[in-house]
Formats: sequence, C-alpha cells, structure tokens
Amino acid sequence: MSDDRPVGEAVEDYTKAIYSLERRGDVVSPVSTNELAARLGVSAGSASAMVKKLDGLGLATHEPYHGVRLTDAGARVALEVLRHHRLLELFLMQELGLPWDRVHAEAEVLEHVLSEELEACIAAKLGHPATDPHGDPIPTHDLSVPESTTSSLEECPVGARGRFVRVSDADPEMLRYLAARDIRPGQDFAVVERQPFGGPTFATFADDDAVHPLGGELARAMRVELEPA
Amino acid sequence: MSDDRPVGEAVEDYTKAIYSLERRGDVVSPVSTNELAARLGVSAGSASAMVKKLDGLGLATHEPYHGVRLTDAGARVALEVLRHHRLLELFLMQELGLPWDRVHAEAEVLEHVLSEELEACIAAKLGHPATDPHGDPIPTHDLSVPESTTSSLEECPVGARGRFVRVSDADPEMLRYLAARDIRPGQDFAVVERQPFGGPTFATFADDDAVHPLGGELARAMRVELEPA
DNA sequence: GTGCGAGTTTAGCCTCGCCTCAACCTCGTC
DNA sequence: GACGAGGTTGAGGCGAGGCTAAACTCGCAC
Repeated sequence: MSDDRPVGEAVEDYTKAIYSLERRGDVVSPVSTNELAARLGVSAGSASAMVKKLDGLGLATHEPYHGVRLTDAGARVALEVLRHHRLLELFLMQELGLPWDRVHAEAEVLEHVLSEELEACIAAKLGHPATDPHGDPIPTHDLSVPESTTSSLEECPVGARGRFVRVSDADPEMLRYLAARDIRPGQDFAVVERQPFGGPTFATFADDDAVHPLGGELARAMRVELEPA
Repeated sequence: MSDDRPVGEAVEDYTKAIYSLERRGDVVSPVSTNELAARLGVSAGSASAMVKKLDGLGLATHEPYHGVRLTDAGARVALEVLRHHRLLELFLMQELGLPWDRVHAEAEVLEHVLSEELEACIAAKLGHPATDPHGDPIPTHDLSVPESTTSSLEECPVGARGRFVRVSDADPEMLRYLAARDIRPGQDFAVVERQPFGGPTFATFADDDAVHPLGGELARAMRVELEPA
C-alpha cells in the first residue's frame, strides 16, 4: 500500500469530482461517465479515458457501461485534496484577509501544490479546525470526515428554526450576496415566510430582526441543521 | 505593453537563472548558453531552444553565439518571481514556523503559482519587508531592488569587522550548519583568524565569544558588509 | 592567415498529459 | 428484436519541455 507516486492535477480533479458526485444522493452510488464529463467541462471521451486510467491506478473501479466508484485509495486522494482545499480557504480568509468569495478560486490552484509538511503547519496554525469558512467539514489528518446530515433551507417549513451550517463555495455571487447581508454559517435562523411556486424563502439570521428574501437557488444551496423540534 | 499572457514555469525558471547569471560579476553581462544549461541541469540544445523562445517572447535578446540578456520585460518576469520567492520564504518561516533550511524548497514551487492578489496580502501581512530570512533583498511591488555591494567573508582580512548580511538559500546543508550555531544574517561579525591554502576562516558572531570555523565553501557563500574602516 | 577546438545552433525525434472528434458498441426498454 | 441514449474506443492533435547528434561559428594560437 501507500504507493503515493505523484499524480497529475487532472487525476486529483477527477477524483474530487467523483467523490462529490458519488454522494449526491443520500447513499454512495456509482457515477456515470457523462455526469463526470459535464461536471468537469470535458468531452465524454476524455472522461472515459481518464476513468480507465484511474482504474489502472487503483484509485477507482470502473464497471464499463455502469459507472465508476472510488476505491479506498481513490477516496484518500480525494479527501487529501479536499483537506488541502478547505484548510487553505480558512487560512486565506483568517490569516490573510482574503475576501470570502475569492478564497475558493485561490484554494483551487494551491490545493494541488500544497506539501504535506505545509499542510501540517497550516493546520496547526489554525488550531486543527473542523470546518472551513463555508461551513464545510475539513477532513482530519487521518482523512475521516464527520458527515452531518443537513437539509436545505428550501425544504424547511415556515416557522422552522435551527442553525445555518454551510453553503457551497462554488458560486462567488452567492457568497457575496450573503456576505453583504452578514449572513454566515454558524448563525441561527428562522424561516418566516415562503412564497409558493419556487418563490423566495424569507428568513431571519442570528439576533438580527431583518428578514432576508432568499431566492430558490440560494435557499437550495444553503444547508441547515433543524432544531430538534 | 503588459502582455502578461500566461507563461510556463520553465520560462520563469530560465528567466530567473539568466537574471542571476547576468549579474554574477560586478557588471551585468550576457549569459552563455552553456552556463545556462549547466545551471538548470539541461542539455545545451535545450537551453538554446528555450533562449530562442524567450527572444521570441520579447523577454530576452539573443545574439547568436554571443549570449543572451534579459529585456526589461524579462527582468520584470524574473523580479516578479524573485519577489514571490522571497516573500514566501519569509512568510513560511515567520508565520508558519517552517525551518530555515526548508523554506527554499517550498518557495521554489509556490513562487510559480502565487497570484498577485495573494502576494499583496502576504506582503501586507509581513509589513512589506525589505529582506528575506537569508538576507536577500525582496524586490518591491514596483520591482526595484536595492542592490547593496557586499563582499564574501572569505575575502575579509583577519581582523575585519562588519555585518553578516546574507547567504545563499540554495544549500540546506549550509543553512542547517549556520542555524545550529545561531549564526544569522543581520549579526555583526569579526574575522579572528584564517588558515592558508583555502583553509577555514575563524570568526565570531553577534555578542557571542564563540569562534566558529567556516570552511572555504561556506565562507565564500556568506556575504558581508565591511565596517567602513 | 589558417586551422582547429570549444562552444552554439539546428534538426529530428521523443515523452507526457490531456484533450477532441467520430465511429462504434451495449444496455435496457418497448 | 430493434432502437436510441449513453458509453467506449481509436486515431490524432497540441503544448511544454527534453535529448542526441550533426553541423556550424568564432576567435585564439600558431
């Protein structure tokens, strides 16, 4: 085990993508070549070729015509990169004051280049944090992730209360929108009203009385933990 | 001006190498293909090809059979990378506690990847420092370098006093040796004795009475500013 | 002035990593 | 059992960078 011979950036990106696609639903399930291709913005042929390569590398198992799934080794690669990404996001924000909506792009490139030694220094400096600025859990040094079950804000009935725990880091627009309103993961929230037919959800955050309208797409991206009713 | 289309890492490395070779002597002079090839550990043919490419890119002027020199644009590329490198070295040491002898290797890879925005954040965080941990001057944001004239410790006559200002960051062995003896750039020194025929130089540093023997190679790598006699 | 060798350049070729297009194959459904 | 959506394969391209070997300069030594 522990082959660890260096692996191109593309391999890391594919692995990361498979990891995330595998657990879209509530259960880990194989990922189709096309989904993968779409996610990464490449042709189906490219994805197919890369999947074959990952299989050869022992990072994934490819059942032709039936999708791909990561092996344990593959999951480790994905989690390693994820750990880098999230540590970097937090680090860039907290230590260097980079704006919330820009840390993702920076981390996206640095994650592939961060040495283990530097990773360790950063983790130590940050006090081995459990989540990044978006509320996403940071895999621990031994690459385990405490996956909590969350629901999206859009599913919460009017009157629900709980804690806003995370939001995807992928869309800077959303992040700017939330940042401009001082809405951050970790805050308590309450759903005040929802308009029908995919209309906005109205909610309050923290101890602030202001009611914020949150469009469908946004409400869907915001993950919350409901207060045990 | 300001073409700035992305340029491979190799281009940055060659540019950096030319920059440093150009000013080995006291005066900026053309660099031969062979020197360049040797410095970078590639064949003469490869170096020649790359030099031609740099010329095409407007980063260098190549006088066939007579060497290459950087254009202003080329020097800017080199200084930009140098700035990245040295800021990173200082940052890694000061903020992340990486050991002195290891920051160079880390910086060597990160320097090619650092965005301008991050560079600015790091510089600000460090208070826009003038030198890195090895005593090398950090090019300013507008890419000027205050080059001071130094001599090597090896040239200093017995009895000379002054300040140890810098040492090459390239050899981790040397750095470990110096670090283990608490010898650092910025300290005052005095040459106590020298043995003939390339023998060691004996010197004291800071307010410490300990006399340290410094082999020829090491003494040659240590740059000092002599006290105005 | 010529000759010769060290230093340069050129030419041809290779590897690696990744991508595309287009043709072809499979699976599951009707 | 045929059809179409989706998956796979193969041929090929491209950029970056490197290597060898042969051909060519330049300029010093005679």
